[in-house]
Amino acid sequence: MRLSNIIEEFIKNMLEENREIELQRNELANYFNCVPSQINYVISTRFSPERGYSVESRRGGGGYIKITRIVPNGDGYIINAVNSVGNSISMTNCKALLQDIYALGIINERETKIIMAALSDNSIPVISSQKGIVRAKILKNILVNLV
Amino acid sequence: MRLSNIIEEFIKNMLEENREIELQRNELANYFNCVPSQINYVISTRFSPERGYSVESRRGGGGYIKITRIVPNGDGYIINAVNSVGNSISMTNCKALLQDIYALGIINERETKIIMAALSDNSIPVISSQKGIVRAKILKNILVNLV
DNA sequence: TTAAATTGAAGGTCAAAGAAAGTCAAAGTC
DNA sequence: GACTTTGACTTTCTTTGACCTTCAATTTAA
Repeated sequence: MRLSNIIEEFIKNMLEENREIELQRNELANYFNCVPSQINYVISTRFSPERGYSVESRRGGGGYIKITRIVPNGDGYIINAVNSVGNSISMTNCKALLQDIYALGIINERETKIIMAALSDNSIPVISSQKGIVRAKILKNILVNLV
Repeated sequence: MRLSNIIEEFIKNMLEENREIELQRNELANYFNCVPSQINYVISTRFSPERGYSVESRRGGGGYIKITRIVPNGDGYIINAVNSVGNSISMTNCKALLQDIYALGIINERETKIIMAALSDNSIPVISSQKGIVRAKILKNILVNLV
């Protein structure tokens, strides 16, 4: 069993009890006797939006890493949607996806509008070949936080 | 929990009861057993105008620090906000702004969450020096679409 | 008597040190 | 070849302390 897997299990156990947990990166690294950046590795490979988690953190004194488990609503539609997005997505495909979610009653009209505004070409000031990538990240993060 | 957070809470509690309060810097520092300049740190990082507070002070004998909670007045607030955002904005300042808009009843809790998700560091996969710029664009686009 | 100097009591500034977390690429494992 | 481990370096946030400025009251001096 690889260390990363053990750490993954450990965190998942905590998340079993609480939907949202707060970790101390250094403390955890110390506990598992590994370098702190291994915690980042575990988090980024195992607790991504695609896998149904939302992560938030803060640096400096009193810093922390907060992980929230997304409870799949009903049939896990959101998780599925997140996974379908991939590394990059066009605005057209975004619209289609949002349409579906809207039709399912997961978001309302106003929310759809807000999300579209966030994802629109106008909102993403990077060279066009990169827009899709940024858009995908934003979309996934929003979706994961919808539950 | 870091001391700065505790002091912040303490002051916010006072502001809950009175829209305007007057502090004695040294007295407060003494109460929390810290150096006086920590009070300045808390005030400048947590009670800035962007966060909806106005601070005024006086030195010398009988000096004081006066903090006033600004109640944003709904009309034209969004337009103003959009204009005040500028070319780049930190997540911290975004949170403060959204807090105000929420307090005004322009967006609800769920919408706040969605917007925060869209603006979070995690959503913006560009080098950190550029994150603020992308964030500002997204925020403005969302705000404009709110009207 | 009053204008100027002194004093002590506030608050302000800034930079250095400390405390966390993040990034990235090289090296190791299977 | 893909996944993991490691560590040097970076960024962000907090704490601390030395030194600065301002103000009101008091004392001194013309």
